Amino acid sequence: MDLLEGLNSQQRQAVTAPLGPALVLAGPGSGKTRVLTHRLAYLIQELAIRPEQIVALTFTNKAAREMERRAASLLGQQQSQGAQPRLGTFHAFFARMLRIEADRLPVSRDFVIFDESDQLALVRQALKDLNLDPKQIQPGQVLGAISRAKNELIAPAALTTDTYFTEITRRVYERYQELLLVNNALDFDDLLLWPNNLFGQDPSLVTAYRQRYPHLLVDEFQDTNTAQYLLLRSLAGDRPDLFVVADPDQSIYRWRGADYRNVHRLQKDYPALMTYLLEQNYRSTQTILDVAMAVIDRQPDRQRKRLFTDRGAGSLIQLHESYDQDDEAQFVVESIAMLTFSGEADPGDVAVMYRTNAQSRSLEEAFFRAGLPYRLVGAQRFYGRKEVKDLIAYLRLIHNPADRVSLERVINVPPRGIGAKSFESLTAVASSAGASPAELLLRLARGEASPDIPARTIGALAQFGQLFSGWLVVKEREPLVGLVDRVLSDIAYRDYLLAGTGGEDRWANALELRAAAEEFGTIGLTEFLQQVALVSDQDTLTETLNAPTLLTLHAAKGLEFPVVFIIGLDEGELPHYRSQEDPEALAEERRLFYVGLTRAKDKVYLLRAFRRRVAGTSNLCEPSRFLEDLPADRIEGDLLGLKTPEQAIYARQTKWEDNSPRPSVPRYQVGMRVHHPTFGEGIVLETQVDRDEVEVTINFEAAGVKRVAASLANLDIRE
DNA sequence: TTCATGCGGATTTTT
DNA sequence: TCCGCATGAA
Repeated sequence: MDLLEGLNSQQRQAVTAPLGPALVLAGPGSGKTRVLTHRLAYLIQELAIRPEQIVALTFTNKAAREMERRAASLLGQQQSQGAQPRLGTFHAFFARMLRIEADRLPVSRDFVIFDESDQLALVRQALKDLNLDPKQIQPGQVLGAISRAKNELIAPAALTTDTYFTEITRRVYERYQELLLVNNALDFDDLLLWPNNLFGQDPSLVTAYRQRYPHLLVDEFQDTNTAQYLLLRSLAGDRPDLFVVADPDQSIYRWRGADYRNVHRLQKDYPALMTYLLEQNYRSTQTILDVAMAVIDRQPDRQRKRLFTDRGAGSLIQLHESYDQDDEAQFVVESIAMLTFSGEADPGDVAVMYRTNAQSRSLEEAFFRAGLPYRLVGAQRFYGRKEVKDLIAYLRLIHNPADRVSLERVINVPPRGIGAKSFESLTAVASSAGASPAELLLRLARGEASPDIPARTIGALAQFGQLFSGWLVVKEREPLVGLVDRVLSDIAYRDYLLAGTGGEDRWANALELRAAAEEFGTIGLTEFLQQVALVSDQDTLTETLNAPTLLTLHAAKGLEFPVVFIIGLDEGELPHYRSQEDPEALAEERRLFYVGLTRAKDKVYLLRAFRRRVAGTSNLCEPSRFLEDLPADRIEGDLLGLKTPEQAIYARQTKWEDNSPRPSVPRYQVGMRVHHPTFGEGIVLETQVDRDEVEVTINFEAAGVKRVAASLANLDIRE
């Protein structure tokens, strides 16, 4: 069976497990996703199960894409014509289900999916409706609480209300749900909540889905939340064929309601569950694994794993302390330059990871200064940009005229004399007439009178209504791009954007969205908007560019790189200060660090800075507590002594601030053994950083003491 | 209604 | 630091 070729015996066992509930527990780099997709292929090719009876789900788009890629290459061409297994995220799968079962929902089939900013707008609206002051109650906080409740399938009425805040939350939650329906919208959490509700209401629906998809696979199972777990259990029933892959140590989405204890829950719910372990690591050197284990073993209440590899010890972990974040970024860029000059790594082999997106900034600047390219994952999301969101809001409004949030967003962009007050009277008159604001707009466009609206306002509204009714016609007749073009020209968007700051870029973004619409061809607006809502651009890694990748630790999960830099190993950064009071949150920060470490194949650089700008002001910061857990014999580098009473701070201050010039960046450390193409082997005596050149003084065995420019010399480091 | 200016405030991670 | 937001003037 060539399907099993190249798999070790543990992996084979898992792939060929008998039908029934199965759990694969594995560490990083052990081939989890590989095993999952092989299992998928095994079901189809060996057990002759019909592909369309199989569902494979994950939490993130990135994981879904990876699964798709692997499955496609395993199943090959012969499958591409016929029925396909359903692969994708929970959200995408159940959004589809909700469209199909829309007649059971309080929204129509055309419902739109509200993202976080839409959600916040609704919470603000709800607060207003309830006469609550959004300055005293943070909308974001309330939204978080609502979201948590929804992920636990708790209805507003069932919410415990023991404090003022929870009482407020309950009332806002109630109103918020109503507002969603008014807008004919669902939020992310609804995409899981409603399927659960539907299953609960109608057992025959559950049966139907069970029969339709008798074979379930789940990747990254430790990231499922309660809503997802319960959906899974509904689909699986009592005697499921359920194949689940998990690593509790890599659970990093607790804040989204993910609960790695679902692994225990699964064991309890399915006593027949077969458990398989994957213990061998194929990715990292033993040094990296040892360090990663040392970090994660500090976690209480977990089953220890012994990660091993046959890749050998490899090089030590590089630890470096910089003066500040700019220095840190500079060190990263210079180290990468050195790695590539020496031929040790390709630029594309390198990843730089950080806790928060904001940290990418100093890195980007450093790369820019050095004139080096980089790939940035996520950060300012394309679909999060204002001009793109505005354009999407137009499309959403045309698609779903009930969407008030979108209407409010676009009705005066570009400015057309319809301000907050006009909008208010529009909605007020509409609701007293029992119509939606959009309907009223259309009536005004047809010239209907409306005595409660000032004449001047009516003119502006009617004009917009005429545009709007035109779009509704275009929507029916033309492909998506046609509609986009029509909107763009009707609202003179180009002129509007170009008149503002950064207009060129923003117009370019608008055109990019247009291009995305064009790619969708004749497929409808519904799918396009759903795609836009559910697929972030976190996973749009341009594979073609051979340049270092900059990404958050979260975005790094599931990826691997020969060389990994983790920056910002400081208290407040990693662990993030928002996690400091809560032991569970702190535990997750530790896992995040663990995930970062285990992305590396060969080499890890850990960086911290003595001083860091937080919200404008520059603060001294403490080294991350995680650094204390690193085994000393696996580390090399120059941290200036950890434990920090004033003395240590003083020591650092004098080291960094009294000794100008700034600390040099020792890429070639004294005593290091290097190889030069013409001079042969030698020992580094000294390294010096000039403005844009690194000079290394080397005592060569054959040629004596020489001074060479690191960038030109093509030095090789010898162990 | 819009534009400008100032203020304060607040900072995670993703579907 | 920067951003969004509110407030005030044309």
